[in-house]
Amino acid sequence: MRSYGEFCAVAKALDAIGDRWALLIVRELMLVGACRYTDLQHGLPGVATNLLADRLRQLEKAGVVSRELAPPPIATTLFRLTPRGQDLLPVIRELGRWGAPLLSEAGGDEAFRSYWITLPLELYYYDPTPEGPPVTIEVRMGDEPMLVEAVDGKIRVRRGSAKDPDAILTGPPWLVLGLLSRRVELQDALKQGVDLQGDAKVLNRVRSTSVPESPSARTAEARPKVSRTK
Amino acid sequence: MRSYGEFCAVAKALDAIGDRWALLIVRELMLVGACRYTDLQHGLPGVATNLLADRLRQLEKAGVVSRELAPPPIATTLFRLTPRGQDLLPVIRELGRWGAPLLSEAGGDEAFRSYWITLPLELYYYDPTPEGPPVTIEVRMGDEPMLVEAVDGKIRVRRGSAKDPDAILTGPPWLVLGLLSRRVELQDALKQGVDLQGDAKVLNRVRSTSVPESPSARTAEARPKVSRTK
DNA sequence: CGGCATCCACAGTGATACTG
DNA sequence: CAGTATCACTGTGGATGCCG
Repeated sequence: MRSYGEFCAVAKALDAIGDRWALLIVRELMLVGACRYTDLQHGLPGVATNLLADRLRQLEKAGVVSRELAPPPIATTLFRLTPRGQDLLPVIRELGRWGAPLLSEAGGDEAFRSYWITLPLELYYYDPTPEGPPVTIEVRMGDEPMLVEAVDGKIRVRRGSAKDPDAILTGPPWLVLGLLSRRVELQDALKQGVDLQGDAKVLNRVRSTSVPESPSARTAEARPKVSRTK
Repeated sequence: MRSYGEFCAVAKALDAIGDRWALLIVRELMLVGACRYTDLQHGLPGVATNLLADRLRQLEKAGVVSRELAPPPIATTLFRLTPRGQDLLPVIRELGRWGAPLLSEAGGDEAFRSYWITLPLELYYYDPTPEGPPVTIEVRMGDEPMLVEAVDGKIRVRRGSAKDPDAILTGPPWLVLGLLSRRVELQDALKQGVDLQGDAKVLNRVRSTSVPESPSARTAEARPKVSRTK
């Protein structure tokens, strides 16, 4: 992409990572860690292969992504974030926080990967009962089961399934997310197609730090501005 | 732009404000407040007028920008951020924080507006001597003078010039910024074309909360990750 | 199979000119 | 002042092919 040619930190950042797909590539590498090319293609449904190759080169030149040739047993190229790339976590976090209210509607035909819920759960959620025993919830939203654990006040998310989870939550992503964020009541969720097996009380071990409202539910009151005494 | 079609908060956010120029329009409205169309053009050097019109419509539809027809004495259309648009402040802040190290080099032919320094100064800087008397520094970097005030522990920035500032700082943007962030020593700055009149000690009233390093100066040590027990 | 490069149709971009 | 209109150009997305 053409540079904005502005001497401004925001413009410079956008020069580096403002291209289409660039920040989503960063998201993937943040969530999955080291990735093969095809792993990235799987996590970025719809990306054209030439574009992915282009962006990876670009991000490499910008010092955000590094490329390494894995040793013999794997024998493939691995892409991973550099430290400078890891520094993009706050950007991803705030973008995700701002975008979260846009997920309140069904999402029907949109692409979804179960591990994407790692982002909101680990960034904005916590366990309000840190003194309680660790609990494990298996979440099934389609492509692969995920394990959500509440332990020591934190929420951890892993891929895989447990042999004996405290609860199993099955349903479409938007309902599961709505339930965990308490935008949707349990009864309503059950009516709309969520299935919950096991102990329903463990859901109380998952709390959001910032309850995202629907974007239209915002009032027009005055809010803090950066500047300008106008 | 085409939607990414992903059920992911980051992707949804980028669907709304990931287009070229969109976030820079938000930056302008955050810094300047209500803007006329031509004010935006002035603050976004190089934007094509049809693109600006397109983006404003888009941002309006996304609930980020509102358009109002100012009453008779002004009789023009004013654009301003909605509350939902103001919520983008953390995104702008983190993008700017990440991009700040990219400003360490000269910047020569790049466009610059003096009021852009409001962003870093008010977001990442503070007055380390809140009990001290208020001080005012007039900063001249080209197009218009700015007033930087340290008072009550905070840095405030306004347009305009003072009749009796404690100091006057004149020079190219990258050197002035380097000086204020302490990436550049006063002596070096003076040698490279900065002029400082008045009391040099007032510069100690401006401190950065996060000292941005040069991006290449980063080590390759391990850093916190979002996730993945790998 | 993994990691691209090439080709093509088309949507988005940028410069300029023009208008109510 | 706040755009719209036009047009050359570039970036994007989809398909396919290549090569170790």
